[in-house]
Amino acid sequence: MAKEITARADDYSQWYIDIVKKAGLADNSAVRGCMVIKPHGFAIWENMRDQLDRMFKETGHVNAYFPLFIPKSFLSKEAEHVEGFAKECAVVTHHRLMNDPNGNGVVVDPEAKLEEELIVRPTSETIIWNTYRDWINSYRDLPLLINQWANVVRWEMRTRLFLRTAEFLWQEGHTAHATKAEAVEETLKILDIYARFAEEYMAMPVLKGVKTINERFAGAEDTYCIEALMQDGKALQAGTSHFLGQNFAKAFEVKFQNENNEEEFVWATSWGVSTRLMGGLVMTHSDDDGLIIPPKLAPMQVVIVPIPKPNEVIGEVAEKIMRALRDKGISVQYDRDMTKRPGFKFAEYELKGIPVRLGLGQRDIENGQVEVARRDTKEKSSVPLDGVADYVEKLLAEIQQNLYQRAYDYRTEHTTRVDSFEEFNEVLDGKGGFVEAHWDGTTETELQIKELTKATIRCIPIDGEEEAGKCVLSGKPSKQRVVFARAY
RNA sequence: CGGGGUGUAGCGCAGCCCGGUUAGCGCGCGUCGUUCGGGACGACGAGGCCGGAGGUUCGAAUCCUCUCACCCCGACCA
Repeated sequence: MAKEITARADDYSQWYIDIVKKAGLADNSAVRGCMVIKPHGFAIWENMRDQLDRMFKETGHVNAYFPLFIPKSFLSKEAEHVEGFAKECAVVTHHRLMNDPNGNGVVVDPEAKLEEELIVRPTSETIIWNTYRDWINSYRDLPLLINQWANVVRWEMRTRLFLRTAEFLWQEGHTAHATKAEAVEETLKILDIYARFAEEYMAMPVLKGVKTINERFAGAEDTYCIEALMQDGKALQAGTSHFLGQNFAKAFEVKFQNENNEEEFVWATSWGVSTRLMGGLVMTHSDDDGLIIPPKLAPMQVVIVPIPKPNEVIGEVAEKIMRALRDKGISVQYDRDMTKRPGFKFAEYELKGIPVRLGLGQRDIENGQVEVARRDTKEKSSVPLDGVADYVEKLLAEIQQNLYQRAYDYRTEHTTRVDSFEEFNEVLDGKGGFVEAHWDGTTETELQIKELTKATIRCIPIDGEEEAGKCVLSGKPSKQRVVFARAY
């Protein structure tokens, strides 16, 4: 075996790193905390991006681009916002280098100090709202529904490929509305898009919920989220959508005139998902043999491996199959590599997560068949060459569905209702996963539970039923269960 | 940012305690041949300023100091 992957059961963290590196998704870089996203990983991200972008546009959003740098003074205009991000900002202080007078390469030119220091954006609310002030005058300018695809920098102490990097790629939507109701509606509409994207494309079931005061975005009135459950029983916040109230409008004096010629502050939302989703994708589906990519996001959905190696006869049949598949919009490649043996290729494509592999040899051609292997279950079957495109099309859909079902079943098995603190601990230390428990609604209790168990409130489920109960820690009355978990 | 660990060929490691000629092994890589339906085999070969910078010494992968990166555990976070 050329590329050993640590088994999940032995060391889950190492398994994750092995998958990311050996499947060619990303690598560490020369810069601390920053990663290189490699072609295979970037191709998956591009597919995610394209789908989300389409969904945003279908709901009336447009893309724009705002600067990477934010004047330091902007960040401090919204008190909670600056407090949330101040600890992890990269700051630009100078604009020029010079030759070191002592001959040690180049040094920062002390003469080139910036009048006002610039922050590398950790998020763009401030620069965007500073701009919106000029764009919004009348209710006729609203709503303003803008998204940007960008990189941001948050100077993290501890980083993990995709899950938490100092620089990451994301989209951030920033919308402005005339009424509170409309802004809240927008926040929830985006949450639905995120949930639909996660479930339909990533095959990753998610819980929709609201964050507690303690967990919400710095500067938001309410933070909604989608939460996913990874195979090791830990939760992953996969996307957030914030109702920002009038906080940024007030901080940046963004007002509009309503139909009655009265001045009002606008209502805001912001929302984002990042390359962190790549980490979620890996940890939702992959196994000890490598990556598993849901067909709807796979850069290559089908690969044809000639057995034992490419030749003219196999090549002709492969071409026919490829035409038939491409007619159906299925992406397919024929492996023309002469130097590697079939067994090696099989392992390699499994490692990379290609959903379907077709094995095509002399024997198959004589029998008018092709061997079809699916990555999710590793099952193989021979199917007639005639109907192979239809078969593969159905199979891809089935794989997509199966991956979702598998993840959904895992989550169901790892979601536990508990009514005592003993049970709470037992579940967390045992099978892990989501724990549904009553909570008295105070930050104090929430922090105490975190201190005692390392579990946080992932969300207060949006569609949760009302149910009278007692807080799992304090015993005080509670009206609804919330979802706890240890999280990434 | 605290505590622990690891840096030696593309990857995985040995050597380090107890300094001493050309620094080893497995996988991978190159050439040739035989192979080829689940990570082939043989022969030959290429590849290292031993993470970096200082220091100790006649001599440093090995000892000392500093630094950087990564991993694990905490605190912080998408």
